[in-house]
Amino acid sequence: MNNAGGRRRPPTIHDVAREAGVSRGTVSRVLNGGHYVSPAAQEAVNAAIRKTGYVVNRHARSLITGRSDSVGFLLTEPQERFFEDPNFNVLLRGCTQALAAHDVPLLLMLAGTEDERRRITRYITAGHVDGVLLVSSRSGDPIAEELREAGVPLVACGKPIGLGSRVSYVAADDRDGARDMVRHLLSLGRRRIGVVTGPLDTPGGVERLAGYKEVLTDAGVGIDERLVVPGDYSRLSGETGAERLLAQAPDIDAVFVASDLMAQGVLTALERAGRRVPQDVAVGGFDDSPAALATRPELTTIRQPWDRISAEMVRVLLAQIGGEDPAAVILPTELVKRQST
Amino acid sequence: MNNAGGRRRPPTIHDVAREAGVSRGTVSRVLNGGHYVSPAAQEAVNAAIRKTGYVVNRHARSLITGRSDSVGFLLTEPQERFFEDPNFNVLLRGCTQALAAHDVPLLLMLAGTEDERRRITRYITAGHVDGVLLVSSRSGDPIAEELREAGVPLVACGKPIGLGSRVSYVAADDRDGARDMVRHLLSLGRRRIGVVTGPLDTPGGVERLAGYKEVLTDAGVGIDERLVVPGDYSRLSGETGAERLLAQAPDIDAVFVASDLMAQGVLTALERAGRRVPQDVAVGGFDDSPAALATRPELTTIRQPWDRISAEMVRVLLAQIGGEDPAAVILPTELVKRQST
DNA sequence: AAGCGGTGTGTGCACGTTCCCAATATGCTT
DNA sequence: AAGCATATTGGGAACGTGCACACACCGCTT
Repeated sequence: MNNAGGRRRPPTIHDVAREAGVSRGTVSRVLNGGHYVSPAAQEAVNAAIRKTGYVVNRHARSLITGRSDSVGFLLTEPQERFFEDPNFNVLLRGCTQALAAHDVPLLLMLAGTEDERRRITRYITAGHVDGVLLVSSRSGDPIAEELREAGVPLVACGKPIGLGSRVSYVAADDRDGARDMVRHLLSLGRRRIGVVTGPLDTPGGVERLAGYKEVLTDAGVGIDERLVVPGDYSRLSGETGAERLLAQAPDIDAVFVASDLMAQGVLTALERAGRRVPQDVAVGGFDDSPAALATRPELTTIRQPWDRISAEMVRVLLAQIGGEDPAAVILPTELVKRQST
Repeated sequence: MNNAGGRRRPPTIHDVAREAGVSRGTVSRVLNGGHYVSPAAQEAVNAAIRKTGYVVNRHARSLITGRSDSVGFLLTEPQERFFEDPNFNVLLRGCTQALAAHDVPLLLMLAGTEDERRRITRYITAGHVDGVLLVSSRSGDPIAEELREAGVPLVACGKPIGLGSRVSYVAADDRDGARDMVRHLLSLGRRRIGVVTGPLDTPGGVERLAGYKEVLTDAGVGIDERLVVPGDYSRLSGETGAERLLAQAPDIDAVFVASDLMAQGVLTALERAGRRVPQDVAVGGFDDSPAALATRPELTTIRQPWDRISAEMVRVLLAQIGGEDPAAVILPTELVKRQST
């Protein structure tokens, strides 16, 4: 078996057929579901496959079927933010594993420069992948629109802004998660609840803010615009956001922060200002990233079901490749209570 | 051009040939280097390619050439650690981009379960990728050995333990980085320098410890085994490691920690014990991960050139696929001085 | 004038697979 | 007994490309 250095020619379907004493067609039928094959032939073919160590040549198969049996995982800008985001890693890992279970390889595609965008678009529209898992924060991402128009099966992570309705997506219920958190803060007796929002050109940022406003309005507390401060999910923007909040409304007794990373920054700023957490100011995050456990006090936050999100993305994409219609899936979040509230 | 919903049959090399008024062979020659093609024909073909929007069918090409023009990025266990490690993300991103510049897609392969290992090994040895970028911490990884025996071009990240010499690798100069850090601590007047090691079944862990011992021995300070405590690169192991260190040698005035993540834990433990950093105890990390900037005080650390590592891994792998011999590349590290020393 | 090396071009074949169709065998109905 | 639907099998064709080969042309030497 050992063949140090050189690679030998792998066995083909022809070798298997000869070994099993049947024709290529029969072997092919066994490989693809086993319909219209007698049990005896089936058994002989399987034995021959085991004996020869045959593995199907995907290139030859793709050439005739027109499918590639592979899927692209497309990350548009900004890559830095995503790669530093632990949730992104969970998502990438989950998608890879879910696809592996279906024997579908995942191609990682990073569209940073304009040159890369063009190359990737060409690659995809040329049919070298059957579908695309899309992670993008930009509203109305041009590459997504292009793929959609080309008829490439597409599943986005999070609700895409400004893309036609014919694109699938899987998202956590951001609005409901925000509602849960703000309700939780209200239940602790807090009434001056600030918010550091996410980027408002992303659906997540918009929805989380909407949930915040909804609950406060419904509870009769009302919205004080001095309590609303913009952020961009980065740690630093949390820090400056909290500083602004303290300046505009020194009497805050709670902050709902739209991401754990920003919440880290908020905690830093509060500590510097001499506010105790949670006694003086309660802090609620969003994401349940590992960062939430690294802070002191540990962060109360909203857990997004990233493992389920990745699994659903793969499921929806494979279904769409199989000819089904685009679908939208919204998954529930969960309040994780720790020490910061 | 718009073809809402359905995907049309892409143009083939035949279409281009007809459009340009030449034969398939001429188009193929233009595509692969353009040797033995007249300038006139070259121009006509390029125009036809632009007009038709032709993209080569990689499946058909692979079928005849035997190459796949794609590369696997293989991560063996433990996946959790790697995916949480920011350096891994930089590595993955760097490799993807470097490969993209060569128009080579990257397939992400995660070998977690035994089932996945088998599937991936089959996939690779069947020739569905031309080579593999390997990230593995395990000594004598069975999957790596199997690939090496099958003659698959292989480039490891970090020096692999117990693999034959016929495997390429790219690594930072761990030993020299450790030497730099310990010399730096000595230059600050510290003499009771503890160390929290990395896992000693990894070359990085071994080398960093070796650098530590080397400098202390050469400086005439000598090795006190109570100052050497094992860790596994995780934040928690840094915390417990520092506690053990404080118990075994309460008079330490510095700690060299073999990873930034562990250094985070060390800082936590020191703070709890009431030791000031850097006044009472100087702390040096390793990696220069984003974590190094998140600590208070910010961490002095050793920067590994991850961007160059990924670029070199890709370069060496492509060279090896092109027929060159395996190579080992060692890249220099850099001391980054911040507040913790 | 014939031969020669280099350049440029077209054509048949092969790569390994799936799909389609024909051919045969089997069982059941009329 | 003939007819028909169903199960099972084999073989030709096609997918789109690169490669080897044959051929034509040119300018130069012998």
